[in-house]
Amino acid sequence: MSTIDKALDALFLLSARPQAVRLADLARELGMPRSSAHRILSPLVRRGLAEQDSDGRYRAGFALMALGLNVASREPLATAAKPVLESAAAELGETFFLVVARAGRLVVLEKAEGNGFLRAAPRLGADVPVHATAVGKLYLAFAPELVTIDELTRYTPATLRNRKALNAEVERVRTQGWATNLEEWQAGLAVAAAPIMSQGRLRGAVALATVTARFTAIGTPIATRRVVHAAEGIALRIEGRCP
Amino acid sequence: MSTIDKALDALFLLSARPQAVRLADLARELGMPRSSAHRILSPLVRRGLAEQDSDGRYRAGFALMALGLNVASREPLATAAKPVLESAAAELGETFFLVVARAGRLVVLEKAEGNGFLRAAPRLGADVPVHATAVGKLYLAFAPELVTIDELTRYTPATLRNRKALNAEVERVRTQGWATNLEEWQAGLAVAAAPIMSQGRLRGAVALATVTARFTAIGTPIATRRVVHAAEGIALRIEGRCP
DNA sequence: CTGCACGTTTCAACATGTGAAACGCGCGGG
DNA sequence: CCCGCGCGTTTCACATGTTGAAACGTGCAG
Repeated sequence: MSTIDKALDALFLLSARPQAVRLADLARELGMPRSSAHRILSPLVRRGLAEQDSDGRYRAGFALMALGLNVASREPLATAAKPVLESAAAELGETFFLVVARAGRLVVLEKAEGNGFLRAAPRLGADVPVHATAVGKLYLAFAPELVTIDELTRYTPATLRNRKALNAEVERVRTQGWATNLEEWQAGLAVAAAPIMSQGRLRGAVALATVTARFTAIGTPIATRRVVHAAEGIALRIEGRCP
Repeated sequence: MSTIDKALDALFLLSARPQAVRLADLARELGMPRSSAHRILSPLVRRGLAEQDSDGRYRAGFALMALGLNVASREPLATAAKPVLESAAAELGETFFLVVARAGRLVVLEKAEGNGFLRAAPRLGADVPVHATAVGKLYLAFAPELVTIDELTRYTPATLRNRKALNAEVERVRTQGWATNLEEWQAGLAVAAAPIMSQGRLRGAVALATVTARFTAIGTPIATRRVVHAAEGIALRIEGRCP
C-alpha cells in the first residue's frame, strides 16, 4: 500500500465522519501509529483538504468542496440539463433531477427542486440503487454494461426481488421508452424517468420524483410525457442543435 | 515535498482542468517524468478521485464530488440555513445565500436561487473577495480575525480601493448591523447582507443578491430588513431555540 | 513499412516514509 | 500542589517506497 493510499484512506475517513475526529482515534482506525497519521495529515491540512479545530481534532476541509464542485460543473451534461430541469420543475412544482452512470453506479448530477412542503430533495453526488429505481431500469434496458447490479436488496415491500420480474419490467421499459418506480425504493416516493439518448447511446436520465399521492394526482401519462420531453430537450442541447 | 503533496498537486490540477488531460502534459506541468505521474495517478484512479477515458486521458473523478458534498452536509449551519434561505428566496423571487469564513476566505455554503431569467447564481464552495462584497464588510466589521485581506483588487469602478474609505464603510456597517455592495465586485450586481450572530460571535452571513435595477426597485430598507430577518432566523435555529 | 508519440512497466539507486520514544501541554484527582 | 494520564507533536536511525532513464507494446500518420 502506497503512501498516497494511506493519505486517501485518511481523507475518506475524515469525509465520512460527521464530526471532527481525534488523531489518536484516526490513527487506530487506520492501523498506524499517531506519528504516522500526523505526518500524513499535515499535507492534507496545508492544502485545506483537512482542517483542525481549536482543540486539535481533525475534520474534512473546505477545499474538498471546491474540488468536488469543479467535477460537477465540468460535466457538459449537467450544465445543459440545468435550465431544462428548472423549467420542468417550475411548471409542475415537482423535483426533477439528472442521473448518470459513473463507474458502474448511478450518481445524481444536477437537480431542480419542487416547491412542495413535502418534496424529493436528492443530494448531488449521491448514489442511487440500480434495481429499485426508475433510472436504474432505464440503464438496464438501454445500457446494462454501464451499471453493476450486485444483489437485489429489498428496500420496501414493492421492491422487485427476483431477476425474472425485474427482466420483465426492464423489457417493458425498453419498449415504452420510459420507466416508473412506485415506492420500490422508498415508501411514499414515486418517480418517472426518461432516457437521454445521443448518438445512439444512453447518456443519462431525467427523473421526476414526488410523493405517491401527488404522482397519482398528476397521472402517469402527463408525468411521463413531461420527463420524456425534458430528456429530449437535454439531448438536443448536448448535440448543439438547440441553444 | 512529500509524495502526498505530489498526489495532491495532480489532484488539484485535474480538478482545475475543464477537460481531460494527457499523462504527458500532466507530467510536464508537475515537473516529473511520465512514469512518476503514472504511478501517482494509479491510487487516485483506484479510489475514483481520478478517471481515465477510453483514449487514456485523465480527468477528475466522481468520488471527489461525493467527498465534497459530505463536507457541505456536515455543516449544521448549512442545514439550518437552507429552509430559511428558501422561504426568503420564494418570497422575494431573488437569490439568497449563506457565506462563512473558512481558512481566512469567504466560501458560499448554501443557496436558494431566485426565479428571474437574470439572477445571481453563486456556485457552492466558490470563493468571494473580502473587500469588495457585502459579506466581506460584515466580517471586517464583526470578526476581522477570521478573514485575510491581501490587496484591494479593483474589480469595478465602484470597488473601494483605499484602506481609509474601506475602514469608514466597515465602521458604518458595524453600527447599522448590515452591509450592502453596489456593483463593487461585479458590474450590475447588488447585494445586501446581514450577520448571523450566535453566542456573541459571527458565524456567517446571509446575502441577497440581484441585478442593481431590481435591487433599487425593491429598496434598501426592505432588502436589508429581509436579510436581517433571515439571519436572525438562522441564528435562532442553530441555537436550537426554534425548529 | 517506418517513425513517432503515447501510456505503461521495469529495476537499481536513493530519497522518503516509518514508528518507538520522548517532548510539552492541559487536565483531573490525590 | 504535584502527580499521572492522555493528548498532539517532534525526533531520528532504520528500512521501505519512490525515483526516472530506459525499454515495451500499441496506435496512428506518412
